[in-house]
Amino acid sequence: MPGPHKWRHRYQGYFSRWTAPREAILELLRQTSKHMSAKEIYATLYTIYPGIGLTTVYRTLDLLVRMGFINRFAFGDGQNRYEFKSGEKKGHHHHIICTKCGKIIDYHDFLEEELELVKQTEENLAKKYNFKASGHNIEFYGLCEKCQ
Amino acid sequence: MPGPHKWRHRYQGYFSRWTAPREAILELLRQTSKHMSAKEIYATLYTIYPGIGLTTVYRTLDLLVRMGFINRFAFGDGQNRYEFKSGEKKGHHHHIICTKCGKIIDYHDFLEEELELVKQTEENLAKKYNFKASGHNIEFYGLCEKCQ
DNA sequence: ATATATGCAAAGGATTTGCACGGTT
DNA sequence: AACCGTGCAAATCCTTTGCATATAT
Repeated sequence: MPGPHKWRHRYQGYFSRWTAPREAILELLRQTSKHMSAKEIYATLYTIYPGIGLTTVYRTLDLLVRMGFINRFAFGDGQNRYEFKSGEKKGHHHHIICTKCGKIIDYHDFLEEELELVKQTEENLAKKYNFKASGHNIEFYGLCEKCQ
Repeated sequence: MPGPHKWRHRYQGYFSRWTAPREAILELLRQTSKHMSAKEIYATLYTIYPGIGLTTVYRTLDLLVRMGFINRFAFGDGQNRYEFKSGEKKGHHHHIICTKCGKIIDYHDFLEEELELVKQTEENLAKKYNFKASGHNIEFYGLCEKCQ
């Protein structure tokens, strides 16, 4: 799957140059299954691309969030974590977070009912609160297999 | 509703003295409808109780979370926010967050279906991932009435 | 040539920690 | 007397900002 440079026109206003660091960060997030923090992304890229700056990572992450390529999450460990946002329906998932070891599991199962309800709730919220939902976050906290 | 001092024995191990700052912080959270940050709690209490320290607020909030009296949320504005956890079923709610102005709305409506599904999902997660859920977080992001 | 992106260093903001003091048990 | 809770100051961690340099268009 190509990056934004392939559809430049669609992303006008977000940036004017699709640079190496931007490509590297997006690619890393596209390929990893982890929920990486800015620091972790920086550390990973640094090994193959010394010279990259942490500031650029932060700025690029902001950019990618604004462009809708990635999601930002605050799982409560004091830093933001990022995740590639798949365009495919199958890619959508919710999270389970272990409150002991911090492990995050994506679950893709049982989502049909959940998404049906999400849709319904969004309509309800629109009616009652005149709130226009653009996204949702559903997560479960508890103890993972190992930590019980 | 009384504070922990009324059932001391139930809270052994959490603390040994139920002090004025602790009482004040819990009471404030019990009474407010806002989702206050540590700084906001500190600022509010400071007016009626000068001499209170921000450190104590942080430490007390940790304590109250551990005791299960309050919930901690990271809504993504860079600080944790806290909420009194009502024991009553009616008190349970989910959140809507405006991505523009940051306003947080509690909604108590439409929860029956949501909680039914939550229960079901928790069972599914237990079966499939051997994950023991102790809590959940459901929130919608979007634009509130004013910000559209 | 001009505007944009980058990296470094410094600043900012939230939270945690070290420590001495003061009040309870 | 021993312990626990508190407040202050300092330290820490994550993130943002200012600015000079480098790069793409």
